[in-house]
Amino acid sequence: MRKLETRKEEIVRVAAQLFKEKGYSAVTMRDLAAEMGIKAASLYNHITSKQDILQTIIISLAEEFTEGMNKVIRSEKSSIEKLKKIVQLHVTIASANTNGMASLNTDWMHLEDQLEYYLKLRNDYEQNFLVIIKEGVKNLEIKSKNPEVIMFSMLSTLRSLYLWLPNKEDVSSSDLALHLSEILIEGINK
Amino acid sequence: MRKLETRKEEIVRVAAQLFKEKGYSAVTMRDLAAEMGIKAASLYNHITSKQDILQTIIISLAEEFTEGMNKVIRSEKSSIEKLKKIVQLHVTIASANTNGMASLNTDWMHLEDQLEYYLKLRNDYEQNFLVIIKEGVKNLEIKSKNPEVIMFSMLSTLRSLYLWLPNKEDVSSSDLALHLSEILIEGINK
DNA sequence: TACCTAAACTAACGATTGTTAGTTTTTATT
DNA sequence: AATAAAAACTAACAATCGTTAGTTTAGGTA
Repeated sequence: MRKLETRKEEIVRVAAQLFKEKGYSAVTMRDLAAEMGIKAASLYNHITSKQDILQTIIISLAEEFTEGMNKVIRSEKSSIEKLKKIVQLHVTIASANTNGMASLNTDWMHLEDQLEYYLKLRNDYEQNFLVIIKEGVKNLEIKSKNPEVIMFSMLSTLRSLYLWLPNKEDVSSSDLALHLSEILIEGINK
Repeated sequence: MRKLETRKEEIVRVAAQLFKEKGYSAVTMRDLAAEMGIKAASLYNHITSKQDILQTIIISLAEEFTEGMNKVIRSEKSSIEKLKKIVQLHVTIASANTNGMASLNTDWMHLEDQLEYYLKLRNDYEQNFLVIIKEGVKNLEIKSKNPEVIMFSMLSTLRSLYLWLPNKEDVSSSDLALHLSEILIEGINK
């Protein structure tokens, strides 16, 4: 009999939901405790600080993206295929954790000890993304537009998925990833 | 001799910058006062509350977008041309107010009295956007993908502009708008 | 039954929050 | 120089913040 979710994991999960609704700074430990049905002081039997919760949410997600990107980079595929894999990566992670994605995107600046580490992961991710696009331009797979504008556009859409997925529970993840890839890569005009 | 900027406008401008860096909830009136070189209590000679500042930032921007969208809707242009006008609208507003755009995008939920009004403006904006895309599909101008996915993708990119523009001061607004339109409408693959 | 531990509780702490009241200083106008 | 208005100041308020200390309760194990 494995325990499905530890008490700490439960706290982190509920906290991520509240952080999504109001942001890290606006959520108090008393808010979180009330949502858990306990008193604020009781939270500290499971977590060491409010900051600890934020770190747990953000760093695990950031590392998940880093790991996914590394697999894509190592794969022997065309640049366009790599971009499709990245779309799939974002859809998969965002689908499984819409609440945590909100913290990753909007509350990262409230990280304390781990801020520098997070920024390095994010920067490396963007650099890898950019390299894939530049390779695609060199290979004549991708139009020779400004690669940074292309990355910005794609990444903006992918990073916003968490806002939109909760409204689209009827669409399957793989369908959405395919559809999104088409729009991002082939455009919308006939 | 016209006064270029009232003291209240100056406070709102500085507040928008701080809100962008740390978010509305994490910025204290003492932070803001220090940045202005005065004491917190002195702020209240010019503004009525912290909430007042947030409202001033967000509502004026939301109304600017609404006004721009209404002009686009009333214009007699093809659907693709209307979409290009919307791209231009976002680039123009975001360029002129990158800090305020952060509040509009991430701190709107901290609006109190004006929350409902903001949500109506935003919802109307998205509905108008959607209508333009659906008309384009009917006119055979736009590929018959899911219009909501198209809107989500375009709007995500446009709403993220404020994060990216400060790094690209060398690119002219009109060039960027053209470039972005091409990528969003024609895609990236050869 | 006796015991241990996990997890809750009450009470409180020092710090910080947005804001108000009342006062003084600065600035501009006559 | 006198005056009025604008804008700063000091001091403090009640409320709320994250967190700690010490205690009680509930559940499982010896």
